[in-house]
Amino acid sequence: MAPLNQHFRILNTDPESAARCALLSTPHGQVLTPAFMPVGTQGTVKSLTPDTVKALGAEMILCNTYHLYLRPGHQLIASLGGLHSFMNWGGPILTDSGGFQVYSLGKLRKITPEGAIFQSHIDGSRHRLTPELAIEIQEALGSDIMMCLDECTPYPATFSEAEASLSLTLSWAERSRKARADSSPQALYGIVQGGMYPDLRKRAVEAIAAMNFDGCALGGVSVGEPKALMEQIVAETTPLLPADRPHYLMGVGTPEDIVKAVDCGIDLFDCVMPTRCARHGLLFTNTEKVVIKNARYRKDNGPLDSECDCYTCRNFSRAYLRHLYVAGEILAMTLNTLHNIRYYMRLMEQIRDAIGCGQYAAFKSRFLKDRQRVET
RNA sequence: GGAGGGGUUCCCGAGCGGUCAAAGGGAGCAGACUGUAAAUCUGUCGGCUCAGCCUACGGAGGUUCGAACCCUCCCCCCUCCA
Repeated sequence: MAPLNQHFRILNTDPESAARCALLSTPHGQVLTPAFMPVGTQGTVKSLTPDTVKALGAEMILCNTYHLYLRPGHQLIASLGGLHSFMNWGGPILTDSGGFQVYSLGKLRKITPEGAIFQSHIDGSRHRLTPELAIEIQEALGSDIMMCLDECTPYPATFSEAEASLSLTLSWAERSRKARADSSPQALYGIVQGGMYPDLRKRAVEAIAAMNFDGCALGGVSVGEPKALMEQIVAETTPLLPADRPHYLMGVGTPEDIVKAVDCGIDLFDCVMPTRCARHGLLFTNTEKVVIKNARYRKDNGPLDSECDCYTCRNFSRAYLRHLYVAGEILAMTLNTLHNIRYYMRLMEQIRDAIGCGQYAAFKSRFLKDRQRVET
């Protein structure tokens, strides 16, 4: 394991909650947390250049082991100098292990104790993804943070299903730990599963903590369960996590989800929401839910979000953005994604500022109240 | 001038005696999206006082219990021949 004090250093903690600011150090630079990682599954944050992603304030992005393994292949990427060089992203990269694909590609996959057997969604060919192979791929890619292969427990799951799934994830975690090269500069995070059962979550945290990973992730959340249940699981599980390691809530979430989870001590987030929703025409602002294709914006000459400092908001009207979207123009995706990512980045900046000055509770309640107004 | 083919709900386009407010696209309108099989998917899509009624398949008549579908005339459009 990389020495902990070098990977994660807490800068300050909020007096009234578990929220904290920290500095995450990786071979490709540092990341201030709480941080949101834009998702770049296939080695690209869809529709944006890496320059733009960086300029928007993103310090670390997420890429996907399974997808890059299938296409173009990790060995090819390694032979071309690694993922950073291949995609021209100089900052830190976290690679998801493919565990989520074990879940999302459910119909194309079979799970055995050894690993997951996938049928490629691209050409139907069969592949066996084991914890060891997931590490090998991530080492070939050269990501800064690797994730253990896990089984993302579906919802709903009975206790015994969740328990069986958890023990598989834990055994895979142990194998991942052993598979990783001793001298590796790449961090490795374990993943806490356990479904919606607090007892299993507790057991998972204890086991993962005992394996001494560089960071602890909470997985298997926002898989279709009621929102209140997710919040409950996060609230009950986070206090059990080792305080001196980064806490990563995988696949979450909406701005509200993030603000609430930071309160529980989560440091890292990733989610397709800002990028996917942007491509589908849903744009985030603090004052209004903007579905840019709606007819009401046809003649709206105002900026998308007057509070936002992004290129889209500074230069284009809602009427133009609607036109681009409705016309199916490729620029719509770029401008929309650019804004949504900037919205998330500004949110994280505000979160870190609020923690920095010990005002997180006030920030949180004000933010949630504002968002409630937006939704209604 | 002659010979064919055709006019269907916003558009394209099926239907060719009843089960037709009329397939299927498109456009329009709205919704969903949480470790990306997603520039995707879903709903809606004549009107109303909405388990019913009204208005609709170029126009006018006719046949029939019943017509978008059959017959007659008229009006347009397209192709070929002169």
